[in-house]
Amino acid sequence: MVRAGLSPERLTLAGAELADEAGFDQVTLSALARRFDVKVASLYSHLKNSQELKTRIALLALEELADQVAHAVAGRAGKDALMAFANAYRDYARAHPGRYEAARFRLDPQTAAASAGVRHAQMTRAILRGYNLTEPDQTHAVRMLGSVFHGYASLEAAGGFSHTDVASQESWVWTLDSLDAALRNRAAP
Amino acid sequence: MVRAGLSPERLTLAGAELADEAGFDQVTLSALARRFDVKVASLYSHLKNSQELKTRIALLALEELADQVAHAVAGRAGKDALMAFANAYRDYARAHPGRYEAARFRLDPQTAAASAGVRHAQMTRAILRGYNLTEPDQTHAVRMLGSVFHGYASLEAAGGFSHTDVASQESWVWTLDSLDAALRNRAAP
DNA sequence: TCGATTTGCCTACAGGATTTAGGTAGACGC
DNA sequence: GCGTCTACCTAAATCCTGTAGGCAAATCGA
Repeated sequence: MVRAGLSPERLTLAGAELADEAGFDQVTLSALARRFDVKVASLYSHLKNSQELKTRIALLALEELADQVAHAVAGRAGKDALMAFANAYRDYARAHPGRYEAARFRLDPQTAAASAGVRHAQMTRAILRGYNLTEPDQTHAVRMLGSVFHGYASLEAAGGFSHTDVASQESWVWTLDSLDAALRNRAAP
Repeated sequence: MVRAGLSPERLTLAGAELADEAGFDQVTLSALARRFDVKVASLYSHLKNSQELKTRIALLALEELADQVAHAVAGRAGKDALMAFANAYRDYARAHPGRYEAARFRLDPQTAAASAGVRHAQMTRAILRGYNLTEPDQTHAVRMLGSVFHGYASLEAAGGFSHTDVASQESWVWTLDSLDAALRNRAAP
């Protein structure tokens, strides 16, 4: 019997790849076992259950996404930072649709609090510094930006923007321009 | 043997209720059969498969949502119409989380083209008439509004806005005010 | 009203996913 | 080299989907 060399990390990574290829809801322990040419029950030595697998993939995706965004906004400010953030976000969602879906997986509060989701919120607040907003406007803005970024990525992934001739890229830039203008309008005097 | 009086319509409605109670992914033919105290196989006389059930629930949700929005915007224009549209949308998502999830279910192109999703797009364009946008700005605006509405509803449903003291309602109004200002800024001269 | 047909719900079964219990053999410490 | 640990195994229960074929209630035509 040759050992397959499984580990929670390898399983999580393979699960993330599977998600990108086939969709997050196709990520099952059965499919993963098939991919490693191993019996399903063997995976339970490494993962408590399929819920844990999904949670781990979600955490991986949140980390990766936060890393990409952090790298993109480094050294930028104002509208420049906003665009970099938004583009990094959308690019990740397009390059890794399954992982992006996973990043929206409902985590229990403690797990969420310990996840890279926290960094997302911090980075969003960071780029808003360039807009000079006071509370509670800053919180409102965090929510608005999060809604637009997620909503756009989500609708685009669902194919919602492929019906007309207007390129999605143009709508994206237009939307970000509008957001920038709206935020500048909100700046504290 | 007493007949249960099933029909595609009754099953769809019960499925929608089940979705609101337990989540769209908990909508299974098994659960539905249990609810009607009937064997699972019996449902296949009324529905081709579970995919058809989900599709029908999605179509129902799209219809309901379009009806609510249509009712809300009737007789309104400009910012007034925008707010009515947005509030009807968010209210539906909050009142019927499972149905709202269903409304985002991926439909095949023909089904989507024949669904109430078309009315949604039309109504969005209708409220934008008050902002005097020319193409392709109008298309960009449709996409931006769709992103914000869906993104906000989605993040709110996921509990993303319950961490701080700032009320979600206030952020919502703030966001809509910002959108209104942004759109007015885009008006053709 | 009675017979024929349709149809609504049934049993039986096969396939696949999740999860648990318990066994065996390779890896590793002493 | 021996004992222990652990990675992977078989077996089995439970649940969901989907198909095939059967029986009886509803319905329709004469």
